[in-house]
Amino acid sequence: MIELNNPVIAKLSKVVGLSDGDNHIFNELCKTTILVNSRRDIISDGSRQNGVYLLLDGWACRYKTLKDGKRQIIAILIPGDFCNLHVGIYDQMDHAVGAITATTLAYVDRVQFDALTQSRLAVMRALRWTALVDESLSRSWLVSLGVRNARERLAHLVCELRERSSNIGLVKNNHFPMPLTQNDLGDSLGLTPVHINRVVRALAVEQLLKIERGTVSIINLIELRKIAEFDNNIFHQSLVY
Amino acid sequence: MIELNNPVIAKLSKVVGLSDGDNHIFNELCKTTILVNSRRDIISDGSRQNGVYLLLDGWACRYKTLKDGKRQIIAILIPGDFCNLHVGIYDQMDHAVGAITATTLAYVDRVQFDALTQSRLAVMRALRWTALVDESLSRSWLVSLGVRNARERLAHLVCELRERSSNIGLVKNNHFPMPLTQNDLGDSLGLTPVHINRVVRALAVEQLLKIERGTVSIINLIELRKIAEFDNNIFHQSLVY
DNA sequence: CGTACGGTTGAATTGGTTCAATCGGGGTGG
DNA sequence: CCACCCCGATTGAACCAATTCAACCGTACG
Repeated sequence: MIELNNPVIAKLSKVVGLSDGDNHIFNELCKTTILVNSRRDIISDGSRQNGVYLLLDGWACRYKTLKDGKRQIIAILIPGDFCNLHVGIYDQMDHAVGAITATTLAYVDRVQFDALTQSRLAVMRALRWTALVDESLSRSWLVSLGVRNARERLAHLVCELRERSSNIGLVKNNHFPMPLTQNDLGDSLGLTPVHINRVVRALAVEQLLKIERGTVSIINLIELRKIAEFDNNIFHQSLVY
Repeated sequence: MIELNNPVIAKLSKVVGLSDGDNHIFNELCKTTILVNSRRDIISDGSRQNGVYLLLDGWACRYKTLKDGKRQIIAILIPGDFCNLHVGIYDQMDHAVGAITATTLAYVDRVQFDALTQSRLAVMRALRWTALVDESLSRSWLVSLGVRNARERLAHLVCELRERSSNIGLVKNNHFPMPLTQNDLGDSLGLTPVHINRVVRALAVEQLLKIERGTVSIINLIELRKIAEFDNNIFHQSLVY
């Protein structure tokens, strides 16, 4: 059971006002935890799910694989992200969720999940908000894959991951952990690992960022955001209510 | 005011059980209609919205434009699709919605929308379902842009549009209206209109499909689905409840 | 009857892939 | 403690799918 430093609370309270009572709900959700080894599926494609998984520690990704083995990563999941919030409307997965590093997850049965979350309006809204932000990120990935070149795509992804890591307190002095391999980056950005390598090197030479031993060092954020045409509005950190 | 052949009802009742009372709600939503000319924005990027738009007639698209003018279409909207279901959680658009043809839209103020839809559980679930299917489609677009070649992308898009058109009763003898220009197709699939042209021609020569004067004729659906690795599960037509 | 827009085609170019080889470091077994 | 191994990163060279540039066609429409 995790009570302190719950990453969901960190992430959500940044934008949505949460009372102690709301926080209590999120801590209740994290009572049962599960460990998954790195490079294993947390939820496999096509499976039917009866509960909600919430990532508490480690990195994961949503992905789909084609018959010929080509894999497209659809989203990167970091602590505080839900793996399958749609449970309850439909249950069959249209994609897989895989652990990138070893991960710790909270698991809550669907019925219990609904009972807990529906008891508080702020919690329901917070969940709806995260789901909508995920959609927004998905749209920005589409733009990257559709109209940005390799350099711009990588810059955009790094800006996104930096911002999200920052929201859960994982950015220190412009460094943050980023356990994706160049192969993972390729599968995320629709590029080959070979080309990812060349772009990473080029960005390092240009003194924009460095990636080494699983950590990213941002050297020139301003310029990176310019290259990526990065717009913070995709995170929707100003709300209506 | 539109009462008969409401496309939202056609689309939703295909999967979600809707009573007469539920249908009544959807018809209420369509009381106020708005016309938008072709190639005009229905909702512009960055704008703040206070009501929900529902496409009743014509085609539209979600899109984002980069500073250099490159446009990425994020989703195609056909009758029965909502333009901005997220209103109420956040209001500022992170993308635009543009009319492709002349369109008829229903407009409902946010407060009224919530009042109407929240009165019936089936309606709320149906709305949540469409939102989740939209997300699923967005994921399948991401896969297309990431790992499919031009031929596969086009085949996939055509299969998707055929299925969705079919759900609102617009497919007749393997023909359906499809008012996207080759430029629109390019902006949807992350390809140039020139290359779209070549691929369209090639698929016609191979007796797979024909596109002429705004209608698609599917000649060999089986083969098209094979090329695209098209999986009907992305529509989530089997539900939990 | 001109004009504008969408579709069509050819030729040259290019961003990214493919294939192949090498490097380097962390973990493991003897 | 060291040799080995494996995985991920790195680099070069040849290749190709899609782009770019440019011209031309057909037709709908004011």
